[in-house]
Amino acid sequence: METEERVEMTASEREVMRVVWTLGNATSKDIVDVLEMKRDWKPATAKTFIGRLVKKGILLAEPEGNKYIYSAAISEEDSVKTEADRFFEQICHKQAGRTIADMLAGATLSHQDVELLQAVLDDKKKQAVEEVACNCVPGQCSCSTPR
Amino acid sequence: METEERVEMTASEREVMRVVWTLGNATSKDIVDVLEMKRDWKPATAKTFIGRLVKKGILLAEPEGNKYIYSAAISEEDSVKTEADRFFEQICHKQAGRTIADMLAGATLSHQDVELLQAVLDDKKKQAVEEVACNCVPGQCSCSTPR
DNA sequence: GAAAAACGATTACAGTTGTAAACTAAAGTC
DNA sequence: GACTTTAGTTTACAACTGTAATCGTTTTTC
Repeated sequence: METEERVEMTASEREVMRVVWTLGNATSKDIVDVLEMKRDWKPATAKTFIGRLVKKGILLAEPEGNKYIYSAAISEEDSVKTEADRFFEQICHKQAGRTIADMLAGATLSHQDVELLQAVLDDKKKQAVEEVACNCVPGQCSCSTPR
Repeated sequence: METEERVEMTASEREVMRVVWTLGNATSKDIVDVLEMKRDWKPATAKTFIGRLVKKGILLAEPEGNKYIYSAAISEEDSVKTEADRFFEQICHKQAGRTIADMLAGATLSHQDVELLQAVLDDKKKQAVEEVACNCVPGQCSCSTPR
């Protein structure tokens, strides 16, 4: 397997990617228009982020006449998963369950979502452990500091 | 209610806070030691982050002799929740369920976690909607672009 | 075909972040 | 009490970010 290193993206860059993910193929105008609307960005601002994303290899630029047609080099799903991983790396594994429960409690879900979640949870039930192992260094988590 | 504006914290600053959250009260030495170990930071580096956190009001510094005893101005739970909110703001509400399911699938859970999650999910079942409303601007989400 | 519009590339520039050395003052050590 | 260690403060400095103006070319549009 290749060492696919994690693609880092800032929140602003993600705004650009969301347009591209949505449209599949986008021109700079598509991107500029959406973000001028949503974020009140000047065209030059959106262009800066487009340029940075292309340089990072996250956004692909296919020449089309004298313009470019932009498309995403990574899927939104993968990107969101990477972001979620980054999030969970910042907390103790022991807290993951409780944290996901909080997220769940705060989300609006459809019947379909609930079904999917129930299925995943049923599966987890089978694999549940007695106690989740703490992955923190001493001093960064109370697990290892028994009261 | 007061306009409690969201406290921003970088990943490095969070490393410092984790030590403080764990110990409750910490000296700079406690913090320096843990992070020299975990992140190989020079003492000066940890001190920089301590200083920035105090300036931001996230870390409280109580004078104790000629030193300070540091403590957290916000709880880890609240901080994690804020971080989770920030995360979900970056994706369409419609994707929240599926995303949480992915997180769930990737987590290691204890029987207790599973129980808690089941309880929350049961509650969600009662409130599940037919279809979650999309919260995106046109062009940033396929929901509004009916095939 | 001249003027205007559009697009990408270059440059700008302040604020944030990561990483740390240097400096200062107090505290502990022989 | 002189010397060393420790804690906090100041300064440094490059990379990354957000926000954009400007410049150089094409492409449209009268």
